[in-house]
Amino acid sequence: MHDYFPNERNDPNYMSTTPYYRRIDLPAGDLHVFAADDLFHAMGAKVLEMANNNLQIPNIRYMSYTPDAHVGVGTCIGTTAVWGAGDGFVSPSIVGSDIGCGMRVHLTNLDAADLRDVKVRRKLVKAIEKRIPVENHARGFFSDIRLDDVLRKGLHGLPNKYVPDGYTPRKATSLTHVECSRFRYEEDALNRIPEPLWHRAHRQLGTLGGGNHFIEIQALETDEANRGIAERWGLRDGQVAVMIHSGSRAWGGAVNQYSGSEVAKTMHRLGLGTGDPKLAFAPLGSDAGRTYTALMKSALNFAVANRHLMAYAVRDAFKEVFGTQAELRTLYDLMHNYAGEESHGGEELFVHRKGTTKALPAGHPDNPEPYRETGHPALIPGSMGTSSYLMVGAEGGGRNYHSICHGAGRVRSRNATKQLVKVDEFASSLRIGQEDEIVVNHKGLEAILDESPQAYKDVDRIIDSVVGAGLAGVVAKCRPLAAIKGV
DNA sequence: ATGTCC
Repeated sequence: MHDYFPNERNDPNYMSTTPYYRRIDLPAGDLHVFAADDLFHAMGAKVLEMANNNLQIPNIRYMSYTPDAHVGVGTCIGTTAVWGAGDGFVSPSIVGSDIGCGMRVHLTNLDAADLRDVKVRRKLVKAIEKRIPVENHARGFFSDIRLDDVLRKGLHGLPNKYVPDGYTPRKATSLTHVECSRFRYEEDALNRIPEPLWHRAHRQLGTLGGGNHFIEIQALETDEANRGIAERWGLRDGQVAVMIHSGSRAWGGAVNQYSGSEVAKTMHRLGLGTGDPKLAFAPLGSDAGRTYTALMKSALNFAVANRHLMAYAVRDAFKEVFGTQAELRTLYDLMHNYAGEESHGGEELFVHRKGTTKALPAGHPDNPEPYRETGHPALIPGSMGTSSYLMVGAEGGGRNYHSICHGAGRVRSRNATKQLVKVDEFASSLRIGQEDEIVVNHKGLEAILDESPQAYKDVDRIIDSVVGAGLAGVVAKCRPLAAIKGV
């Protein structure tokens, strides 16, 4: 693979059309990159090599990177890849290993001033920790819920007691804001997953998981560019919000394991392959493709229900600390690792998002009804100690199938970060020991050193690129006050 | 990401 970072003037294949967008003619097809120049050049040649392999999958219509793109297994995190629904392919590699990984945001009726005392933040973190296990082999507190119901019906499979605002599919309340509270699929595929994995997944309901997953208590800062939308969404400056970042836990892993071998067999039988043996894909209409797609959707149901259950536990923790008048209203739940059928420009397509977030603009018919006029919230996490963002799609996002970034994007590996970053540096970036410290549920930070902000790009610059490219706008910045992390 | 090698 030759160098794809040539001098722009010397290479006729290198096209730059705007400061935040370029189309790159790779040997296997076109790659669209939405990023400021320096962020693009920082991505590295491996990122483009991976795109070239992904573009070798037959019938691909479109592939792009967001500014937070970085190397992943088979496919970069930060990829949007589109096929036609009729002659399309599905790729477990372009969905990613943590199927249904995504974000959920709840709005409270509290103000940042209510959490100014560091002791209050500590009390809240402890109260959350008590209800949401984060340790290795963690077991959740929701054994009364049937896993089968969750996998088949998503949020609609939860008992009423876990839906505090009285949501039922017939009764429109705040939960109708939630993106795809139920994914439908060919349920026979569930039989592929062996019994022990069902038990494991059942035990994990209501647990956070490790890596970049987190629960954060944040203070909102609305952006003047979209203050009208902020008001319509019920946001106000200084308002305390809860952000949850988690995925489908071991269930998603089981889906990858048990449908992955069938996908590999299908590729072999059909003589399919690319430059990367780890890049897995199958025709949408093949048995393997259908099985994977069905099981993937079961994992999406698991992920959205799991985030919902954690929010239920957090709501309970808030009531313990702040009294029964404390509220946690659902703003939105939106994943950034998935694939599914979507209609764009009147065409039925199959869209993959791996570490990219859908952000529909105002008026788009696919917005849930309560967000039809404003566009739905696009939930973007920052790294530890840095702000997260509530975004809204812009009209111009249509040229990227309404996909934006999914966060800061890793800039160095977990191992490299542990070598490079010192615990003291991490602690000072969280202002540990100061009155305004970001309270974390770990006594020592060694266990989560690989999550220090030094491991990530600057999320503010990622957001600048997304806004600069005309894909989305900022509605509010979410400043962290406290964080719960797994290991 | 993941019961990260039952």
